[in-house]
Amino acid sequence: MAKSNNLKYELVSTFRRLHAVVNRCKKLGETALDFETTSLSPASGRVRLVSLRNTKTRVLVDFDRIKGGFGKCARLFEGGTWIVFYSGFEGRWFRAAGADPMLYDVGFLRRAILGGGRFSLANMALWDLNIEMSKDEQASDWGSRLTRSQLDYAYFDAYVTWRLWRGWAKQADEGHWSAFHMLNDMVPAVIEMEDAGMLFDSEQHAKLVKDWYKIHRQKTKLIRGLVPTGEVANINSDSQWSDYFAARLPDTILSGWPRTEKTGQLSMKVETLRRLGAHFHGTPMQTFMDGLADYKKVSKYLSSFGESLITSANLAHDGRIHARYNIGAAKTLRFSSSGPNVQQTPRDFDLLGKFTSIRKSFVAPRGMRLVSLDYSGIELRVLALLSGDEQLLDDVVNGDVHAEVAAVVAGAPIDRTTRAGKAARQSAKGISFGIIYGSGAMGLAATMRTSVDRAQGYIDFWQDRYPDAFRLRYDMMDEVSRTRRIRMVEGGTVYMGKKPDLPKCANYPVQRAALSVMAMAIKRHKNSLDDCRWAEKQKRSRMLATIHDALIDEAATRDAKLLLKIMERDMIAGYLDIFPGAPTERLVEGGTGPSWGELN
DNA sequence: CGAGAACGCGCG
DNA sequence: AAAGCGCGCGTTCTCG
Repeated sequence: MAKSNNLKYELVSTFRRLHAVVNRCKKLGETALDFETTSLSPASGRVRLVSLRNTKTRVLVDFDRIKGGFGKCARLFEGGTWIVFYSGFEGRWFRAAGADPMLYDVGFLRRAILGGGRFSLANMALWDLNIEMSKDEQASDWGSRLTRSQLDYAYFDAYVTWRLWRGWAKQADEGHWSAFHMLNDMVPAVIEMEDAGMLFDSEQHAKLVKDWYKIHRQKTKLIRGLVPTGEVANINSDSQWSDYFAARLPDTILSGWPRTEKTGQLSMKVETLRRLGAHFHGTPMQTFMDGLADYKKVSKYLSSFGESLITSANLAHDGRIHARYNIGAAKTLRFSSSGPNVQQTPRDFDLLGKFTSIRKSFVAPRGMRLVSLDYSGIELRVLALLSGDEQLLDDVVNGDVHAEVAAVVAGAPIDRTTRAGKAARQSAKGISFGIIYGSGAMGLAATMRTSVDRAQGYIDFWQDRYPDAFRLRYDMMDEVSRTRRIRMVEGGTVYMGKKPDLPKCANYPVQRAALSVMAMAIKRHKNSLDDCRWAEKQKRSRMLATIHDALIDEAATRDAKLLLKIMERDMIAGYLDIFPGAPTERLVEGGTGPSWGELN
């Protein structure tokens, strides 16, 4: 790329000049800002360079040449509004230096307008400005004498950030700004959660893992007793198992065996293995297919939730698992979690007759408790509110949607106390989820393992009882046809491409509304905790995690019950922020306890 | 050898 | 035209 005048900048190396520049930025309004640091964390490094860019400012500051460095200057930035990419990074450095300036994350503006995503500054530069950013200097040494190329590189980030901000701000309307602030305002809470992490009981967990290895060995032995490596070389290879079964089983079985989408192999899902294995009832083939299913199950837990979690905890030196919570990562702006993804931590389950709880390994420290609440049935509730469906709202708040639907499926009212009644209700949940996910009769029939006719009957009933809720999807389809976007409850939009897609049109507004409710709750709850701590009460209370419709905190044991009430208040208030005047009965449920697996 | 596709599966 | 949503991550396997 050709060097242009855009890339000329002033190198600032005195406090006096910095002071003047920052003051002018504050007067002008928003200014793009970017750090180059000597390490990734304030605990082990320092801020070397700050680049600044707005309509009138083109500056690169070298803090190694200013007495006291960044630490002495950080508070100068308070009172301004600074545009950054991934504000969690700059925010931590400012906070470590005792400063708390207003940071706006340009990525959030893009997400508010198009609908989520995870991307780097280089991605945005390429997609939105058609600029290729080199990464050559990214990992270079920012601690010693800097080359011209390093200085240019450092300034270029602020230049790109500024252009991106200008571009997106130009097309943002009032609703987009509301979605932007919804995301931006969650940053302090997310920093708190990521820095806190969750204490992990590695000793306790190691016992679980040991049990899993034992089962793993047993099942390997069983499988290898029947199928030696000469026939299937890799026991973990689904495609090799597919070949194995395809060569040995009769067409009557193979014709009914589901195939994978891209390659057409026999699908090796655990559920499929068990279902088809039942066709060989009482034979060695069933023993074998069940054994393979067991093997796959325990392999999953070993590879995803075994030693890797222990390693995560040990890696962090405080024995805690520090997951990341990626704000607005999903198209609907839901969070994602990574490194590890604690949002996918298994619920308690039965492993070959043995009760197993991975969540019990996530514990509160001595003298403390975990505090957690979740919004119950939030998606059906917000669907009712978004669509103004009085019947659905009444059933969700005062009745039992799943029981109503189950009664139709059964042809008579169900008894929730019997095993059959519970199963019927559980199955009916699938119908309502199908509706929320925009399923047609085909998809619902496949999921529920019933006929298309029956599935259509369920959908018809649902539409008949909840007509307004059912119509929402078609209103959204219309909107997409006209605008290629869906306007979400808090004002943001999701770009839907050229073709309206029914399942997405049915689901996105619901998923987004649930996120918006949680976003309000998270912001309120962080403020509540800051207030508590400021008042020297609940000094040890912290936010730890958000699992989509749930929050987890940690508090001293004597504070736990009070914190639970505060959390409840904040979550209800967050819901009312999005749906003023909506009914709040039975909105949240949860409790406190010594671990994530034991909350009462 | 590394990157990416495909598949499967954990969660809400 | 295609039709249950959204994620992250582990493993295998192919491709260059």
